[in-house]
Amino acid sequence: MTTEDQRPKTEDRPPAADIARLAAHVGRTVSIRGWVHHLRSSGKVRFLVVRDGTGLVQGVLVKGRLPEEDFAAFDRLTLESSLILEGQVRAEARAPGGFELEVTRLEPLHIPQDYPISPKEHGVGFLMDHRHLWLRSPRQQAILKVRDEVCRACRDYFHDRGFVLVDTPILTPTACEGTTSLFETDYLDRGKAYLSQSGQLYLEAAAMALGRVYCFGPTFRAEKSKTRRHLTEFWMVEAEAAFYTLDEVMNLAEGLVAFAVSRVLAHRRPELQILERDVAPLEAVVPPFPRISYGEALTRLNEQGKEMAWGEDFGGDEETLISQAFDKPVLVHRYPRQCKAFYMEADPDAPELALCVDMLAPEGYGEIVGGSQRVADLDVLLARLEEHRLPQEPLEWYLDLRRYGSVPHSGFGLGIERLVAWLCGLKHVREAIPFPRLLDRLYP
RNA sequence: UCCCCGGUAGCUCAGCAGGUAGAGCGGGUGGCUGUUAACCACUUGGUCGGCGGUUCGAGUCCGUCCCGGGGAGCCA
Repeated sequence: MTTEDQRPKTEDRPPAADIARLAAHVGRTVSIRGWVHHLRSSGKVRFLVVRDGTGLVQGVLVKGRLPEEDFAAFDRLTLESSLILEGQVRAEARAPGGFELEVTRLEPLHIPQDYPISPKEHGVGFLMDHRHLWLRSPRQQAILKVRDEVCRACRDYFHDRGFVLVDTPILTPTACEGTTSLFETDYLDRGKAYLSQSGQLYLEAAAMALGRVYCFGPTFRAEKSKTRRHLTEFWMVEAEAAFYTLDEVMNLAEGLVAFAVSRVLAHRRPELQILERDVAPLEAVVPPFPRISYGEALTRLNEQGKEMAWGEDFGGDEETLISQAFDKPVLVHRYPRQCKAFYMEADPDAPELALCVDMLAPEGYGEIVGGSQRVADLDVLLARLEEHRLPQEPLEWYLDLRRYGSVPHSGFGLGIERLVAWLCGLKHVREAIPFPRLLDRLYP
């Protein structure tokens, strides 16, 4: 049993309060636990802005209204000092946020020297080197909260529609397709393993068990892509549904994106404001989204003076041009099979086309969704493997799905960072993930 | 892999035609009883990315390498 005076300081404190919920504590004395975001002094009146992850609040120290020792401690504080404040909450029009804390006690926990990030300007390289600290800035916090909302919206959307979450492996025995470069690693004494570039093939297997399934996890691409739209490690939510056709999967993807946008608008307005994101374009994102075929898209491009031959895939510039004609994401469907993956079903009305779809985000954010109806017939799939010069043996399990009760089925993948970057109005996807992995960046 | 731009103080940058390095911010000291990126005064601060070359003399010109940024290609 501890007696009154032996109890640690933290136990005789007033109740801890989240800064975001100070409105409920006006007139009461609370503890605020956080980090120094800003310091100002005007002699006998001193101000400090404290961050606790839920918000910012200004504390006011007036000489004589708190212990002299605590008042003096202010002078030792530096940016990002951790501390516990006690004080009375009051509404104050002059304070950012509308509330402030009349500080009656100040206990520094740790006082750093030379915190590298100042409120002034920094270059991208410097900030990326200090990503672990950069996350503390209001902007980065806002992005992380929007990302959280997007991820939860995805899970809710699928859960509400009877989709079962199925986790697909990250270590895989082979390349799903021979064309892309994969991260390779030693797998104990069994040779090489590769980091997954997609959960799709495994998800197809799960769809044959559970009907409607989705996965949500990291994917890895070792391509030497150096653009604002590429990461070597990024997160993808992928869905797969037995008996779904291309049209049904387009509806599903459209619904998902619309739902994620609406959830962010409903719950993350303050964060969008911090990011200075114009919400008007987002409010326009309600179904139905425009749908055009690859052929129509090509015609539009040629009309705009962009010479492109039939059969070529669109690059970043083409995607931007196509999407600029619409104020919502646009679904471009039925690309030539020659520029798409081996597992995509051919259009029965035009066998040179694939039953596939890309969703291009507005404002030049590029492809956010890629999906297709999958080849259901074993012989067709075997022929495709041959065309694409892919080995059959490592994919026998995948072929089994066509040997035992094969059904038409479709699915798509959505890139989380591209969606978050678009919603937040970011120039580069690297800010849409807490610790980006890029072509030339693995630290921190 | 290719193209373009850059590397100068802890950070963001300036530095003219080659003549021996500056500002703002930050840090430090002092002042200020309502500040909002506070303000005022003083002060601290540098292997000019590395190596080599041209030159009486190189942050500046040339070569080369390294690093960063932007873009292209690539990217089911």
